[in-house]
Amino acid sequence: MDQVNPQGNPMVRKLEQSGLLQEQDRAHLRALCQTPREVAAETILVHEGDRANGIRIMMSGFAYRYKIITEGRRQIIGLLVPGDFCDLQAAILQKADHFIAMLTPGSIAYVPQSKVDDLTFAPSSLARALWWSTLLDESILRERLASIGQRRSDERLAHFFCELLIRLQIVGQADPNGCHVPFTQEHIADFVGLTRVHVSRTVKELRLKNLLNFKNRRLTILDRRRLEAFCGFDPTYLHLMGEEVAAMQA
Amino acid sequence: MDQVNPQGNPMVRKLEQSGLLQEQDRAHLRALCQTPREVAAETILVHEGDRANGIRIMMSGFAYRYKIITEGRRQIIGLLVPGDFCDLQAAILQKADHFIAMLTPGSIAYVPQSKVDDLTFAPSSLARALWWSTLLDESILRERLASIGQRRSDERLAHFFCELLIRLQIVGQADPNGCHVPFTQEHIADFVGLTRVHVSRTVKELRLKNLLNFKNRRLTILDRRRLEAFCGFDPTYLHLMGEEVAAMQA
DNA sequence: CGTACTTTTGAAGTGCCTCAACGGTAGTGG
DNA sequence: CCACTACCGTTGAGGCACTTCAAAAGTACG
Repeated sequence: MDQVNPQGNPMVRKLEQSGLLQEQDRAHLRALCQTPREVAAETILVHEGDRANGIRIMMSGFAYRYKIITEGRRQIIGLLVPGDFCDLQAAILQKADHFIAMLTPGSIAYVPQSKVDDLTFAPSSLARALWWSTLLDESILRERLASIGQRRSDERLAHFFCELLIRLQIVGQADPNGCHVPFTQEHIADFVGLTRVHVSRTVKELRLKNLLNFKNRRLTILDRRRLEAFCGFDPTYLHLMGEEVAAMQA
Repeated sequence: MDQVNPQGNPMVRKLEQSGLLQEQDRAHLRALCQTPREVAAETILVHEGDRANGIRIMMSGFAYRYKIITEGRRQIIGLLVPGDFCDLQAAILQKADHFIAMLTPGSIAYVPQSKVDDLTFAPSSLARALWWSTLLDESILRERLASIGQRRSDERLAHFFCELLIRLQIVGQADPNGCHVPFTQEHIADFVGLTRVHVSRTVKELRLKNLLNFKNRRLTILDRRRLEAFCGFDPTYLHLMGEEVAAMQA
């Protein structure tokens, strides 16, 4: 694996993007994440229906949220990357409404429920950054909803790869034109609302169109502009700061 | 139309569900919503790309969020009912990432940007209720994502009607077994990711199965339990309080 | 009472799914 | 190093759910 935290605390790194963090917030965050616990791939971090019980923070590795609709039908709701909260929702809504499972091995920091109020309801720039982070997650959800509802399978998959690459770049887990993809094609299928088989066919189709290459869990994008144009990818919904956007284009 | 605000300030009514409001919060909210502005149906309240500019609150009528994917492809992201914030996201993320349009005529209260910080970052039970409200919206989005990604058209539509009925009941715009639906079938199609034509056919199919009746914008549900079982509707994701749930079942 | 919009219906096409089998790749133990 | 196993990805054939296009019927509104 690459370095786990190429640039220090991943949560600081993530919230830095809000442009709201102050020095005391960084210290506060670092203090919260001091003793992460190692977890294996496929570990279920949160069960649907769990009552609120502190907050978990992704320190390294990847995880994903999902819902089970009926036996055999599962929708992956979102990807969790280092620096993400797992269950801020559950802490405030009292009850988890979906599952969270590790995708890769990783490490998780734990903030007890008693400290949650300090984080979220103190009149601090940190609370503001957490609002920002929550609303960003919601924005990503909206874009994904539109994608599943309206895009064809090829555009949908292309859009998925575009978002994945940017999000992994932000956390330093990708290089300029590609990344290691922590998903199997079956995960991807559950993510974009297609079948495993059709994902395989569609990836092939995108490769034949020279839009991207995806082999052995390695994604390579040849011409990013063309891929983004193909699927109508507009990163506005990721609410990146100017510098980040510039870095992406480079 | 029915009474616009059957039980006073709709925002108070909505946030009451969080179980977190205190008397000073109710007064605070009422003060914020004092002079709503009347708006016509189809008015666009927020444009994608708009810079943050205060917050709008639905006082009466209905609105909807949507994204345009390409010319002619639109996804409706969510329904706004009285008491909902329109653009809390935009106020904190700085920029609107989707459109909001009125579905019916209604009235909108406006909170200037200068007062937003008081609302969201004061260490108050109100700020806590707003967090709750935001996370609830996110929970609804997740459920909808799963629905569009995994359910067949008949289940998806049935689920849509189940959610619609409950949400309208909460704001006092429905009776126990039915409601006036503010959408055209074309809106519904854009909401659930199907075509207008297929929505029409699917509604017919649900009627033939005696699951519901939907004619002239009037939804009637004959056997709620059977409809909910049919589509796997589980209201957990709406995070209703005990009393609300009980009222629904009655 | 005519006009515009919404809903319904039919017929034909297609995108994605299902089922089933084969091929690749990685890990394990002999 | 090869054989074995398990999982993942690929390919083919056939079916069905949903779409598209087009036109008629129903409904709302001045």
